[in-house]
Amino acid sequence: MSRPGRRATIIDVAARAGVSRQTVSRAMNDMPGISDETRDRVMAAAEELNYRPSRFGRGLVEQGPTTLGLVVGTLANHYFAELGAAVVRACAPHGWNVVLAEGEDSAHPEKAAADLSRRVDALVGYGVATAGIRGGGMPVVQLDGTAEHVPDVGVVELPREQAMTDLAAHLRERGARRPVVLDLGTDESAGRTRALVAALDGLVEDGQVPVRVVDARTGHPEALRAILAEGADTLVAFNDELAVRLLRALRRDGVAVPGDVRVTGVDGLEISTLVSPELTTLAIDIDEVAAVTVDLVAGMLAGRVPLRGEDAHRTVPYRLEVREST
Amino acid sequence: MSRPGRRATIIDVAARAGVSRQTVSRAMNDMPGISDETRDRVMAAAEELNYRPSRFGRGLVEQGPTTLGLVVGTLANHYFAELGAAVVRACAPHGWNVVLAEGEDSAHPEKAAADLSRRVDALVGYGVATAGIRGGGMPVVQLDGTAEHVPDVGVVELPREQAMTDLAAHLRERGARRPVVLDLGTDESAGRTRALVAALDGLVEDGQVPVRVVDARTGHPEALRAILAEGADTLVAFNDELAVRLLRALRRDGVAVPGDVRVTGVDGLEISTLVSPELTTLAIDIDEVAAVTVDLVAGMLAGRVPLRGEDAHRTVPYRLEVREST
DNA sequence: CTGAAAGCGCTAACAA
DNA sequence: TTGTTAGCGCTTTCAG
Repeated sequence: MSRPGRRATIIDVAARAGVSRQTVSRAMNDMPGISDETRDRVMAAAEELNYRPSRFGRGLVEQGPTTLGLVVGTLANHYFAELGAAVVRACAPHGWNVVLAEGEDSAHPEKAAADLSRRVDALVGYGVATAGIRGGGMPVVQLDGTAEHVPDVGVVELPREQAMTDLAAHLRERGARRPVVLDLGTDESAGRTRALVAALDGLVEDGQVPVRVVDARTGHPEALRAILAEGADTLVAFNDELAVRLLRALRRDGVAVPGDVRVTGVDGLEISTLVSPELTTLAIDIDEVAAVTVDLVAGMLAGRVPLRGEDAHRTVPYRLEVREST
Repeated sequence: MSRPGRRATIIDVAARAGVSRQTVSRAMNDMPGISDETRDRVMAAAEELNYRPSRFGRGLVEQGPTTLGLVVGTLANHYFAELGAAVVRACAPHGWNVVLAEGEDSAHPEKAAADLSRRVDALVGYGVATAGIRGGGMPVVQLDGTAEHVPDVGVVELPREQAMTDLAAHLRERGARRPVVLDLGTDESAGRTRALVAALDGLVEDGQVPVRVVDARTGHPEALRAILAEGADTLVAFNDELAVRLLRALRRDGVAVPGDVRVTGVDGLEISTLVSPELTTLAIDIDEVAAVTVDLVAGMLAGRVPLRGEDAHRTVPYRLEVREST
């Protein structure tokens, strides 16, 4: 190609094929008004140069669709994967594209989000701080954000307080007296774990609800046995992923649920209804979260909704879903 | 804004703030060499006009990262959702962005894929025909494609023959004699179902392996009871999603697995290890599928690999994963 | 600190 | 059937 190391452009192809840029465009886009012979020559030249049209040049003149960027902590977490799917679905009626990115694997999650913010028309983050992003007029929405984010970005808050209170009442009614909160030991899990401990505080006679850290992927069978040996009668897992793994570990050890010990999760993933026993959990309608978020973004893009402040604040609450595991 | 109905551009903002376009650029991008006063004035003008920089104009001059488009049938299927997550992960080391799209919900799946193909640097399709796309030099890869696609696009083939043969042998050894294949009744499921029937043919004494259509989301308890009443001793589900729902329905009816009936799935989703009994399935390493696919695309983009033909053909086989449900 | 000029790669509209 | 012209919106480079 004309400039080695650089990607071939329409000009390189035109030169090689001995035609004008416009003729190359006609050939590449299968447009009428070009002879077969010329087309073949152009296509051959394009192939030789490994030419691909730039989507930017094309988008500039064609006015491509709105693109929404979604940054989540890690797609290894099914909750984020389901959210991604829900957001894609919610964007489809608008004709928007969705760029999905993980914050966690990159060295600087905030950097990943900031980078992406320059390539999209709007940015949604969950489990990644978006508040610091200088969007330059671009809609930025923090999912699972709190009041403190409101001055900087749009916020969709997912309050769990009421559901946690309901959970505590439910567990009390079921006779639970020695709950243990199982944490993943990550930075993000800290806040939710604190909230769970606070909500369950009324259940225990003396002292505080203990917190134990277990492995996210295995549920850490040994740690689990130690916890049960200490007399725990209820395992309150940080999320459903962990809870279903705990259920598996308990099953393998022959521990009855909810007979010997109760188990609860958080998130309301579909999987919580497919395991045995079906899991009691704090659930949220992820399609509603996605719909509310996309609607908020749409309002911002249209200029109907401000980019920050109380008017850019939405709420979708968790609710208690009682099933077999308690 | 200057041209009503049209999105504001940097020129509109510059005019409104009484500065040059470059000064607007400096303000929007937080660059040095601009007075606070001017910056504020520009930002105010931008906000009033609901101005957002065009990602195309920006990308044109900045040479944005490679963007890969992934079109799947429907993200409601966990298999596709996990694939999406795996592809995002596999693209991260390259610094590529991923645009995720569903083909199924749009009226014309092929149209959705063709549209997306104009907005990305490479396209990967699964459960959606990509063969007809005139990529114009753009890498197009058909996932779960077959030899017939090879002349048109890159292909990652996911052969199930050997695994199905192994499954038949395994079931025979376990004493299965009356298998039933459970289909979803969709167009896409037909091929796999035929293959399952053929592979299991040797198990039955006389006649053919029967096929029954059941509901994807519920497993259709009534249909299931009828099937068992007919004497089926093995339920070969079209995929894991269906299989775990069958397990739930059987559990609720008090049918023992594998005691009363055996159950198998296809896909090897994580959920197949979390249910009880754990599911025997034809599994594939979805991270490997993603890695092979992304590597193929990378080769095409670099010009090392042709866009079609046998050299653009990869294979990742399914394998039999025997667990508790058989 | 601010502005003018150039050019990124492409396609639509018009001219030949 | 082919070529020419004129932008699309933005940032970079260079002048002031």
